[in-house]
Amino acid sequence: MTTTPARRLTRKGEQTRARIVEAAADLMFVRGVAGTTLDHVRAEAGVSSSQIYHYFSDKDALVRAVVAFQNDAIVGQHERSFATLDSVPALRAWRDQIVAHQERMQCQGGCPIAALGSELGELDLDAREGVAIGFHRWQAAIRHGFEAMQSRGTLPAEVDVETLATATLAALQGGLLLCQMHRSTAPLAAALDTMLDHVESLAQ
Amino acid sequence: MTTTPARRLTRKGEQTRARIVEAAADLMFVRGVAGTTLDHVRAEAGVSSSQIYHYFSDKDALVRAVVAFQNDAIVGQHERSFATLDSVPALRAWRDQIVAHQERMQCQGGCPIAALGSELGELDLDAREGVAIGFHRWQAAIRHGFEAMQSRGTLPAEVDVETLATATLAALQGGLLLCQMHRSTAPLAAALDTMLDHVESLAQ
DNA sequence: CACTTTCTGGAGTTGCTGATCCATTTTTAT
DNA sequence: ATAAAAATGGATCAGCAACTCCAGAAAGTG
Repeated sequence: MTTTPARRLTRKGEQTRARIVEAAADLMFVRGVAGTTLDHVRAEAGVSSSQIYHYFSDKDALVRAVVAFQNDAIVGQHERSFATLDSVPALRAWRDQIVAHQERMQCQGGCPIAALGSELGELDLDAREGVAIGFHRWQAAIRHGFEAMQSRGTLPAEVDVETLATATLAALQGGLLLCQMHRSTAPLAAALDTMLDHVESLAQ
Repeated sequence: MTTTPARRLTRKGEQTRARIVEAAADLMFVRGVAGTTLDHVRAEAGVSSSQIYHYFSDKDALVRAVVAFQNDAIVGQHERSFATLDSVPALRAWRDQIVAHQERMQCQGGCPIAALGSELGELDLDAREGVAIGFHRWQAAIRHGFEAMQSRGTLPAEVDVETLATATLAALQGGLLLCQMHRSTAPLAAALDTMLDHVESLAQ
């Protein structure tokens, strides 16, 4: 993932740049990357066309910024959640929160990071690596939760928390995809419940 | 999912139509739907531009045909696999087959159906419904395998095979996504292994 | 206050892509 | 055989979207 060339930004410039990234993130979540034109972004962010090119060399650079933005937004949130997640009931509450959120969203859009990764996976190397970084952070956050359970003695020390965390993230992502396609939270709930049942069975 | 208007096709016409759909499916798997132009399809299928519009009213109609094609190709294959899958070792073999296939593909592309669904989910209602149909067939195929295990007494009758099959498909899809993003089969193996461990723990 | 750098507005331009049209050939049906 | 329907070739069009350019305003810097 190539970083944006260091560029001196004034406070106003930072705000404008942030406004562009947020607008692009929102639009790309709903309409996809290819379905979002820079003119849409221009209108949504309330900027002029040249401003976008002042802050980003091209559309790909903007997409990279959007990936980083969503990583911080989504994964950051889960990192905060898992900082205190160290018991099975807490995991069940985490599951409820996710299902409730999808319910509110009417099962639309799925996971913003997965959507970006899936659309750009084979087209934009930088974007794919950015998404991989996000997923890695996400998996680590979940793993920390399981490690906390091991520290408290809730989970046996011999459990492979690395594998378990990866499987949990996979269940979440697969569940979100089925949720989006079927416009129902049932498959998401099934995926997470089954995974947490498994964790609970290990926790005896 | 709206069906293609019944149209009288000669044998030659059917072949040409099939050639177009296959070429489009291949290209869209690699470059995505938006990244695949009808001119790419034209060249790959070795047809003239008017032929595409002779068989499909527009690009969306072609995409719908591609979704149906991938449903038959991918899900059809898994349906055949699960027709004889009625034990935990058989499930492990199924897992090995999937992991080996991704290894051969160098973890590129992920699941073709999921890729279509993810890109078109919020943009093309018909495409989303087509993908949902494919996932439903897929889940049913897996469920039939679990039901066969129940018939043989391998799996207790009180196990909710509906939920278990959905969770298994979710684990597969989530695993494939992580596999594609990380360019490694490890997360796919972790997701499937954990799910099959769970099935085995129920199978005692 | 000078002077540089950053930021902004908006009118182009260029290339591509989905879609159309029509003439011609091939196949089917009576 | 002959008319009708289907299939094909290829030129062309129209719109759109990424990107460019330049002039001028605002903001920092010494």
